[in-house]
Amino acid sequence: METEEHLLPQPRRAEALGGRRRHRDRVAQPPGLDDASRRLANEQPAADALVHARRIAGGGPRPATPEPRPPVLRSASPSGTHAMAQRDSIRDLAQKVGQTAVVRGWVYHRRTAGKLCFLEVRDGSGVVQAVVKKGAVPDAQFEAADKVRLESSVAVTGTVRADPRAAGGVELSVSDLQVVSACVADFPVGKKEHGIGFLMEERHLYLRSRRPWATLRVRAEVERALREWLDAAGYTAVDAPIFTPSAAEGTANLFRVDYFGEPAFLSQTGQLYMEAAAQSLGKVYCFGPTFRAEKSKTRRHLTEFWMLEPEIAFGDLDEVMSVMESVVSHAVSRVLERCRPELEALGRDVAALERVKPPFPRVSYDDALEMLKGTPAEIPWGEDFGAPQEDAVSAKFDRPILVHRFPTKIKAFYMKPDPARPEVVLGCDCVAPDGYGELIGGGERASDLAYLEHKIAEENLPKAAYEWYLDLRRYGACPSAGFGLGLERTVSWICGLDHAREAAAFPRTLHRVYP
RNA sequence: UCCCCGGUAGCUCAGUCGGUAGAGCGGCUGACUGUUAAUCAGUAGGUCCGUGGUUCGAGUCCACGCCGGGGAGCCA
Repeated sequence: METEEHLLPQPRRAEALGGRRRHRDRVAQPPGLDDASRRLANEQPAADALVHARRIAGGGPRPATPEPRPPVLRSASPSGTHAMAQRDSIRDLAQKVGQTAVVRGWVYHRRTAGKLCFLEVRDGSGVVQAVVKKGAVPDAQFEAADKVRLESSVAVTGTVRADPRAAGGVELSVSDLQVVSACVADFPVGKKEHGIGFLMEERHLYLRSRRPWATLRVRAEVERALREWLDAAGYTAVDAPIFTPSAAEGTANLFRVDYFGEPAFLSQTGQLYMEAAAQSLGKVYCFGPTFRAEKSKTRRHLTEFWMLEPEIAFGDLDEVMSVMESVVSHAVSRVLERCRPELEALGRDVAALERVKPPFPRVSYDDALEMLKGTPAEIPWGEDFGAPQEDAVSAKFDRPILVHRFPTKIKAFYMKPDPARPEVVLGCDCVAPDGYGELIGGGERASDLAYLEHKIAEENLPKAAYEWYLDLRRYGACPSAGFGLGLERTVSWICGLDHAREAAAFPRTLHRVYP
C-alpha cells in the first residue's frame, strides 16, 4: 500500500558532501577515560538497586533522566549463593586512584618496550592503559601480555595510578593478567584504513572500533531523547505491527512473507495504525523497524530502518511542526549534553549542532520555488522536491528547516488539502543541513470519508484493504496529524556520518543481509 | 530498471607502451623500562575476481559473466 511520501528524506547529493568521499575508517584509539567518566561521577546518585544493576551490567549506558527501577537480580546478588566476579568499569577508574581494580575487557592495543608492555584494554565504557612490568607479574603472564593477540578478552588486576602520561589520566599497574579467551587468529579489523565493503563484511567485529562505538552510543541517546520528550509530553507509546496484510499494488516495495500460506508483508509504516490508536489514546507514537524492498543504492537508503511516528488526534499542521522541531532539538541537545566524547571521536562539528534550536525556519513550497528561481535546481510549480531542491534551499539556513504545503497531486492520498488552497496539502518535511536531506515527513491527515474514498478510487488502490482505515472516518472521525522521523538519517546527520548504514549496528541494504 | 567506478599480498592501494609482481600498514623473528597508530633491524607472504579470446608473450587489450561501491529513477 501507499505510504506517506516524505517520512524520510529525499536523496541528498554527493556534491553536498564535497563529492565522492571514500569510505575509509581509521580505527584509531577510542576515547579513554575522559570527561565521560568525570561527568558520570557528577550525576545524581542513583538508587542502590540501580548502582547494583549497573555493576552487574558492567558499565552499561549512562543514566538517563527518569529511569525505571530495574529488577533485582537475585541470582547475581552478592548475598546470594553465587559470588560475583569483581569488575570495575574503566569509566569509573578515575575515582579509584590508589585502589586495586579488576578490568575485564578486550586488548585494544599493545606496545612493548623491552621489559615493559603496554596494553590498552577496552570494556565498552572506555579504554585504559595497563602497564605490565617484567618482574611485577609471573614470567608466564608477562610473556602472555607480550604475545597476546589484539581483541583477545582479558581480565587485568592492578593498582589504579594517576599518570599524566596516560591517555585518560589514569593507568593500571598490573599485578595479575589472565587471558580469558585468546583470539584464534589475528583480528581481521586493523587500526589502519579499510574499505567499506570489508568493514561491512566484518561488521560484527568492526563494531568494536571507535566509530561504531561512538555512533551506537549516540544512536541510543537519540532514541532515549525522542521517547523522553514524547513521554513527557503525554504521548502513549503504542507498538505497531510488523506483519501487515496484503494491501495494495504498491507491494512492489514491500517484503513479502509467507504467513501460514497467506501472503503478508513487512510493515513499511505504522502510521495508519497510529491513527487508530490516537482515537483511543489521544497522543501516541510508535518507534520500531520498517522495511522497504526498494532497490535503492544510496547512502541514504536502508531496506530496514527505524522510524518514530507520533500521531496526534485533533492535531493540526502547526502543532505537528512544533513537535518536529522540538523532538529534533531535544535529541540534539541531549547528545550534546551526554555524548561529547562520542561526537569528538566522530569528528563532528559541535558548533553546528549547537545552533539546532527552535524555531526552525518555515519555508513554504511556494517560497522554496521562489528561492530556486535562476538556480540549477529550479523546477516548475507542481513538480516534486528532489535532492537538488532540498539541498539548495536548506543551504540557505544554518539549522534544519520545515518545508510545508506541497502540491496535493504529488503527495500521498491521505494527506489533507489546505482548505484555503486545495491545490496544496497541509504537509511538512524537516530537511537537515549539509545535504543530509529529509529527516521527517508528516502533516495533517485527510479526515473526510468521501474525500478519502475518492482519492483511493482515483489512485486505483484496493478499497477493501483500506476498509478498516476508512472506519476511522466513519466512527467519530477527528482531525489528525503526525509524522515519521527516520532514525538512521537523523543519527547520520547528528554524527556527521557518510552513510546511513553506519547508524545501524547491523545495517540491511540492497546487497547486504550479512552478518 | 538505468548510468558511472572498481576487483592485484591479511588490509589499503600502485603497477608506465603488452615483456620476471610492488609499496605502506599488518604478521613473524630480534632489540628496547614510558610507549601513545612507538621506534629500529631482519623476514615471510600472490588463483592479479572467473571464463573465453587476441598475441611469441596478458595484471595490462577484447567479449561475456560474477561480486562490490556510488548515483539516478523510485521511494521514506
